[in-house]
Amino acid sequence: MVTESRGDLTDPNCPTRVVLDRIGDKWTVLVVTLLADGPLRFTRLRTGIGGVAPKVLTQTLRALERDGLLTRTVHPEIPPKVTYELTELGRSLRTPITAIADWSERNVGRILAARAEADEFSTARQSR
Amino acid sequence: MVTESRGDLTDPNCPTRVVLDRIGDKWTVLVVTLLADGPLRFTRLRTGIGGVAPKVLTQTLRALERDGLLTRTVHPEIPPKVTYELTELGRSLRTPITAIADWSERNVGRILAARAEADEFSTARQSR
DNA sequence: CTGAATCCCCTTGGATACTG
DNA sequence: CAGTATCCAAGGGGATTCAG
Repeated sequence: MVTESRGDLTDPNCPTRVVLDRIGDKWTVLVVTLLADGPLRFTRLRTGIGGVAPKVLTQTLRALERDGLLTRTVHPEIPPKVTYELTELGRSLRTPITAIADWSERNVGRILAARAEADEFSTARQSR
Repeated sequence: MVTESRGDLTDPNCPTRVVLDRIGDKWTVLVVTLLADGPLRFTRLRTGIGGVAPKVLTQTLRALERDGLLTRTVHPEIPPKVTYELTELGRSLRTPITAIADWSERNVGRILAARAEADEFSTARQSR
């Protein structure tokens, strides 16, 4: 039995920590988003993302499968065909992802502006 | 001028990518949550988190400051006193964080269950 | 008290080549 | 087509020590 430690972000078993560790990596959100409209094949995901090493994509997909967020289906054909599809749980994950995306699109400008200003300032300081 | 590339998660400049890179790290969400109720001092954050190396906490705080999510105020006193406080932007970040936390608390059980089952299965395979 | 300075490790991610 | 097998680089994070 796993303690879920509701409000305690200090605990590494904190639910939010677990989920952030999952969606915080480089490709997970992208994969979930691509699969939102229906199942896709490995190569389709690969080209849809652009610039992912096959090893890394496999890692990402296996991790998502392990956590019950998608299913991997092998179709016994020649040539091989494998499709990935979000589970109900995986589809529900789009809700918080959308929340992040919404906030991001509205506020990323401010973040980038602040960042640019801070960088400019430190650069200015260095040059005098 | 920075292109924001609204819907294109493929682009590394994608807003969602930028924000995930920020909140996806180990301590940012925790810091923002701790600061939700008002400004805190360095040591208070440190003990409030538990087990963060000072270097890492400093890194996290500086990164948040750089992105305009919090302010760092040095009070000219002996002994030194420095307080960290969320900006308006930083406070607004709590919205998507809450969305993640809500989803997590409701569904982390399923994730952990799926994970445990998958691990058990692979263990069983190895032992035969 | 608030960090800066060092040193170190491990994980994540990538490039490339190969296979059933 | 859908991966696996290797090798490798970068950096995020940590432990510890020291300083203003």
